Amino acid sequence: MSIAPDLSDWFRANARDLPWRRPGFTAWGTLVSEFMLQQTPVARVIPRLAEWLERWPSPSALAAAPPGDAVRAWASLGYPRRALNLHACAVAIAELHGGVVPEDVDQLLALPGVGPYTARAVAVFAYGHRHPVVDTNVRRVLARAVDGLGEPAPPSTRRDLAAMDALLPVTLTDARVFNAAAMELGAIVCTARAPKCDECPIRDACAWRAEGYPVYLGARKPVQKRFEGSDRQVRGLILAELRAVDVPVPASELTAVWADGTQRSRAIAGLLSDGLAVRTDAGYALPGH
DNA sequence: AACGCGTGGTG
DNA sequence: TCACCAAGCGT
Repeated sequence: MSIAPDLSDWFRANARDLPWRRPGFTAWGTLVSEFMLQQTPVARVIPRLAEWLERWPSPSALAAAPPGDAVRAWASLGYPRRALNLHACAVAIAELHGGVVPEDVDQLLALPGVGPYTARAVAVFAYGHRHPVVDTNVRRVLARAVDGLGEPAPPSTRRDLAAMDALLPVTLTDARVFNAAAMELGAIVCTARAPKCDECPIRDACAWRAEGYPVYLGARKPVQKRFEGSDRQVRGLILAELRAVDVPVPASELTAVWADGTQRSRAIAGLLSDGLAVRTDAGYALPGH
């Protein structure tokens, strides 16, 4: 009953051909892709990633651009703070690391918008270091295969990293493949809804299967708050307005995108506070240099 | 630790 | 249709 060898063999035979798995893909490309993949599906990332790397092929190239250009190029990937953080990363890498993406996990963690997942993903996939990489897919795979639970407990970085570390093969190459394999299994076989257990390469070792696929019984919180009418929706609408034009947008024009003044003001204040927008004499705009 | 933060595809 | 979901992070 093994997990790592079978899963890794399956991955070597079945891995999707994704841009960040191409030979010669740069560490900068890996960092950009990981930022874009934070809560955004692969299919939506791929075209934006290609555009981004053609325009800004290095951290220094992005660092030289105004942050507003990054926010605009982020387009509809969602959570535009990531664009701002990625730009800030580029500046930090240019100024503190000689324009080279650092490979040390602690140095990566010190970069804005880089957390436990992204730091290890870059260290492992771009540089071949040996660390456990745990994302939402891996948490689900381990919950099922190891713990026999239909869905994972609430995330705990410390516990989750320890659980993956316990399964990690010894050699650099095997560890990297296993990390990628666990993510891939969660993404295309051991999915959140309707997992394809019949096609699973580790079904014979799966604790969840062995126990008859028990369903989770506890109460569940809503995955997300309602989007319609939310501050998130209003922020998104206002930012779309700022992205669409090259000149400051007068406050009077923003009344057209959301009528409720209280909520509109709150959204604008939030955008200003996050640095996603700035106030000028002529109105609101994306941040410049 | 729980919550806020976008956007669009899908069963 | 409409909840649910998608390679998280910062606070």
